[in-house]
Amino acid sequence: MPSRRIADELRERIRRGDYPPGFKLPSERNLAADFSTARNTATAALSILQKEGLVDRKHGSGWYVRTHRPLLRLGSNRYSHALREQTGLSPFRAEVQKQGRTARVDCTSIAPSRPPEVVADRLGVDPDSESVIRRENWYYADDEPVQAGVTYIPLEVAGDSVLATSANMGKGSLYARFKDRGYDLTRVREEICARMPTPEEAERLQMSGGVPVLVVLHTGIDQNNKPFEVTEFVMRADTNALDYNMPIED
Amino acid sequence: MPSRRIADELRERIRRGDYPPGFKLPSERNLAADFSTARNTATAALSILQKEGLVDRKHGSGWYVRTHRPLLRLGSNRYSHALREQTGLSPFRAEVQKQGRTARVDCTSIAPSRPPEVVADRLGVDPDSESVIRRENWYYADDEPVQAGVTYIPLEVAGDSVLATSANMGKGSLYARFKDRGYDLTRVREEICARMPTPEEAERLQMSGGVPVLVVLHTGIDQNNKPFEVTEFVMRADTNALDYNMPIED
DNA sequence: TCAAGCAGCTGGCTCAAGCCAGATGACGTA
DNA sequence: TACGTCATCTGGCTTGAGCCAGCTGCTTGA
Repeated sequence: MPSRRIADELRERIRRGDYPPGFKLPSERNLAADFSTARNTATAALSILQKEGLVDRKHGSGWYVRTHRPLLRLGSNRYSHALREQTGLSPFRAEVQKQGRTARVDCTSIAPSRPPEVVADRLGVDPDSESVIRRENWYYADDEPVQAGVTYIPLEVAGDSVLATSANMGKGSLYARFKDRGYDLTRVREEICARMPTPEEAERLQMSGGVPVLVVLHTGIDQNNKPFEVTEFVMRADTNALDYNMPIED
Repeated sequence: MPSRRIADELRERIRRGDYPPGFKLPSERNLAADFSTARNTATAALSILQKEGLVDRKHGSGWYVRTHRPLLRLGSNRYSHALREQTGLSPFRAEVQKQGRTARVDCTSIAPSRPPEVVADRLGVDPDSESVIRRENWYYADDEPVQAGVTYIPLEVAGDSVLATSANMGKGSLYARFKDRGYDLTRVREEICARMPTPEEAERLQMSGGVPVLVVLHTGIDQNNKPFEVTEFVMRADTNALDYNMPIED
């Protein structure tokens, strides 16, 4: 199987470091000649490596060994009261700045909405009416999109506060506003899965082939053990990792 | 672009439910005829959908809409003392049985070993000598492999107990044995990322195309806030999800 | 000196044809 | 009835050809 042979050979060269991150691989036509196959076969070999997330293609330019970007590590401490009060920064901004990069968050829409099934279930609200405020956010590091987050807030929680009306959350950001309204973040539930991005996600997050997304369904729980907010994060897996540190409970 | 057109059309049929989960799609040759293209193009279209994780191929049989398997949800409570004492089952077994499936765990090797860099760092042991016991486990649900786990235990923690010698951990399983030796699991750190599987992982976990893996680097921390065990889990993302519920700490 | 333009690289995608290999079911034989 | 065989489905993979489109750097002319 020529394509496997080529892929195995190239994978080995990458593993050994002959082809370091960022390295430009021989062109498809040259590879084909080197291995005495058709160009299609060389392309197939490279596509195998792309599916494995080892290489990436640039139209008109060539194939490159994927560079391992520094991962953003979003930890459980991102909800810590201390962190929030010390820095005044949102957890995302804090993490990006720590890595010397420039953070940007775009709030692209705020509107009453019908919640998805799971969200309605987690919040205990009506899935069949516009029972929540939906806030959509896009997160950038150095103008590179790295994650999206859609927050759902029950109408009675948001009221007519900035939570329901404004992109600008003011000092202390989102959770400070919840606290203002009597909801103190006490616990979080985070349900995590991974999958390949939809075409829309891949486009909006500027993702290349062979990169999955991490999906985090986050539920914020207050001092009375009641959920008051759900956010679904969709994160590029090549630029995001999660880091939880938590006590064992009985 | 014919292949995109075919992919878009099929994706839409799947989304609408015309092609329900498990449905057998028209053969490549038939698709090509239906859309008046070459067979190659039909194959390309199906491959696009496979990368998105929507369909799957069976050699000699056909292309099928992927069925969404019930996810195993491995929660933060999997380390709970209560759970362990009530059921006497390992967290994995408990979860699988809850779903009415049959669990199996194979311990494929136990041996002294040099730890990988990250592991040595998390444990604070020497990365350049055989400073840990390495235990490799494979986890099955209904004889389908769903995850692998490699546990690293510092030599002085394992001693010559069953931790270093035996696949069979006895009642209460792994963490009961740690507790016997004075290490009481008090906190865990879990670092999570997602990526495409290596060819070896894909083969051993019997994974089909377009499915990523979740990688969890788990560190067990004792009553003195010292790490005593690290496990790297590699889990099929189509059969595993994580469900954490934790308090916010200051 | 500088910039416009073009040649010749690169991948993107398609075609038509062919042979191999796994799966499956009908059919005929024991 | 039970089982093996085989025709004929299915995907797996390769070939070699061709045309389009993005990128890059050299050349040439103002």
